Amino acid sequence: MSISKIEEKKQIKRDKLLASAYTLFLTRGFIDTSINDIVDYAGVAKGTFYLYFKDKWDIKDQVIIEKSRLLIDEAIINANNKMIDKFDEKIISITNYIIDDFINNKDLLKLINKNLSFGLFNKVLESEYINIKEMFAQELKNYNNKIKNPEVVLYMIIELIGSSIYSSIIYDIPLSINEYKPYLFEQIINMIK
Amino acid sequence: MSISKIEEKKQIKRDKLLASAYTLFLTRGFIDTSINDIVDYAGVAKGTFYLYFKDKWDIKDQVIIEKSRLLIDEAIINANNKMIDKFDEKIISITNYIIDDFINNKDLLKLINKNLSFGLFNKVLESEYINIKEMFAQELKNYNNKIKNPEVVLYMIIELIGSSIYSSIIYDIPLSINEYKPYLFEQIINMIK
Amino acid sequence: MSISKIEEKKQIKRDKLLASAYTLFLTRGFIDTSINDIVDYAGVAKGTFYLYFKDKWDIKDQVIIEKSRLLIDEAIINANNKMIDKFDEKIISITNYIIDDFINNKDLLKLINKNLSFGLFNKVLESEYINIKEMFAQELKNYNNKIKNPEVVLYMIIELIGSSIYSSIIYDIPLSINEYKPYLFEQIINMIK
Amino acid sequence: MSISKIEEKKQIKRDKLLASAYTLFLTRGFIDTSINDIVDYAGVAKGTFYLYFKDKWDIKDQVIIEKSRLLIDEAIINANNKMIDKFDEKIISITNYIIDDFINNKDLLKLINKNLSFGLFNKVLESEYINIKEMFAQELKNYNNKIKNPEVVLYMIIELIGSSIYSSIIYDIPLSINEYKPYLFEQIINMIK
DNA sequence: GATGAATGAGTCTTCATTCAT
DNA sequence: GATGAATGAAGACTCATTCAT
Repeated sequence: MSISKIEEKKQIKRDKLLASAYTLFLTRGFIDTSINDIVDYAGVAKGTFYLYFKDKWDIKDQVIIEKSRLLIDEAIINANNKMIDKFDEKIISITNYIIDDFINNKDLLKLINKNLSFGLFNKVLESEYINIKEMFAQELKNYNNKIKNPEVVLYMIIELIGSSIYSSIIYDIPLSINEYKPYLFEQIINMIK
Repeated sequence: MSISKIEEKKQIKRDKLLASAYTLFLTRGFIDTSINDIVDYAGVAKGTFYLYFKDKWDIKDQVIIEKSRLLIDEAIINANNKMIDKFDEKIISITNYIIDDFINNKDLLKLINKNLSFGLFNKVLESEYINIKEMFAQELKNYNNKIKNPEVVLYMIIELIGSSIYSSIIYDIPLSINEYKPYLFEQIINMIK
Repeated sequence: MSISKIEEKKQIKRDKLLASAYTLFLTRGFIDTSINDIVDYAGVAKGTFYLYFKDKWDIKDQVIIEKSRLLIDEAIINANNKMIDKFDEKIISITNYIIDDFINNKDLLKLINKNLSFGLFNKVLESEYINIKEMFAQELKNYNNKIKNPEVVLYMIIELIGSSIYSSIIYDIPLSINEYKPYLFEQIINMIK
Repeated sequence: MSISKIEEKKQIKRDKLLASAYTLFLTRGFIDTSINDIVDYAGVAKGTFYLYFKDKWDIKDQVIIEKSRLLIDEAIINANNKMIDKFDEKIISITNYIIDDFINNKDLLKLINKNLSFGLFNKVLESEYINIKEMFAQELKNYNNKIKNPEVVLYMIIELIGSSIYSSIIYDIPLSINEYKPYLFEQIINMIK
């Protein structure tokens, strides 16, 4: 077997484990998923897990990074495809895309919400293909050059979205997500003005 | 011993366990604190724990509710004592008080940040002595009667504070807490205008 | 309060505990009933239990003795009331009465079957009002004076009934109880011939 | 190590646990034997127990099935070796063999007596090498073709033996086992006539 | 006699991790 | 690289019993 074939086989095992962990974390939750469950579901031996991941927390981080990046990339690509030029509209479009995705996948929202630490989130933003922070800073400058610190603005936007949509989507608190959206969007626009 | 004496003794036992759990959760973290640790530290028998609490999660919730209420009440009382009349200044004062408390007690911040669910937080706001939500709504109305939905505004303020000060205090991200404060306060003022 | 009144009150407490234990043993089973359950159900304090019974096994024995005696006494009285004169018919009548009772109260059958040790059973036969062993020996002698050892015959009859009706009533093994009865009765008649 | 070697090793571990449980159940009784005791005595780790058995009840059932089968098989083989041709004599021989074994191993008798439920007993009769029920039915037919329901007869014989020898061997009630044997054998002969 | 808070030994069970094959 | 049997520390929880009131 050629070296690349072996590498490929390894990648397949790793992906199997990631996919297995993803499914189980969503359906049973992180705490109630054991490494045993993950390897059983993936159809590999228990020892194999430790060839690819350090422990349960390690694979959880990998799962979240992968899924979050995917989601954000999709949201950006979608905005680009729609040829939205104005920065404020673009931000709202991206936010809206992400919210709608979470509405349809509440388990993912729960998983991310409970486990997305800061260090992790920065890794997410350092996506392979798009440097989100830089892009945001650049576009915000073009849109409103009075803003001194675009990083802080991005940070506050992300925090406000990240923390407030959770209970809106899951508990309809303070309002249902569709009622809440206008308030949220208004506030975001406010932040970049 | 009279009944009230017995009740008093029971209360003392309960408080001992709460204080013990509080200390250990802050120093070792929730996961690494066992019920064994809690009862040892409190100097009571293991069975006694189950007389007062259902399990580790139960006592954690009680600890967080108690400490959070205490902190918010203190912040409000402090603002009242300083005879701050203007609503916007009062809000900033309260926020500032809470932030300063967390700066000095980062372990509490970590504990609360990781564990303050929404259901729990609502219990905190239903403090025995002060109905925070109503008070806020009333004062906001007097301050700015154009705002339609004071509850949503309170919610957004709490979410923005709650989620963003954590990484600022703990990681200096996006800025150190003292550098971040002006941005945060400006945004809060913005929200009630 | 007069002494007899006090005695009466004590008896009431004891009876409450017995009745409570009886109900719980039948519904939840012996192992899954704790002393806590018994005193809660009886509405008395935990310490009170130990004023009347040594432990869970003690009260279980008392429950079984009481209920078994009651059942046997009823069966005998019923046979007497029906003026059955022939000894073999009387034995069958009594057996039949007991079986029918168990058919209607399978939980009691289960409890007794699992817990009726020999020592216990002898206490049951020494009922306050009727000395069953003596009575049986006397009547068997009149019926068939060739039998040397009536005690052994009684013993074998009781063992055969006691062990075989259980699985017939509960599992229909080897036959349903109504199909099994003729075989059983035939065998009993055989034993006293 | 080849697969069969591994399987063999697993079998040895299982057997160790079974033997350990057997010894401890006999000497201390089932209730007073903890899983801790079993694994300590077997010299394996606690987790290993759960690799082979669900819980204490599971291993108890396995122990009883194994030992009962062994005993019955031995009794039958012994009868066959002695070239006993007449069916009635064969039954008595088998019964006698089993009784004598129990006389020498009263702890086993106690264990089996307390725990041999019906479901379990049927598993015992479905021994790997000898189908006891069929064999009995066949031989009984040859011996006495007037009997309609050989299964019921076998059932009654087993029940009578199983329940009555216990108190005879353990308590000499109603007679010592040697005095009781003639009565019992007579009755068994009666049942197949 | 009655109470019920307090006890703490004892038990089961899980599960991450290792390592010989 | 892959396997999965074995490990054993760690933890949650129960419950019979006591005893001060």
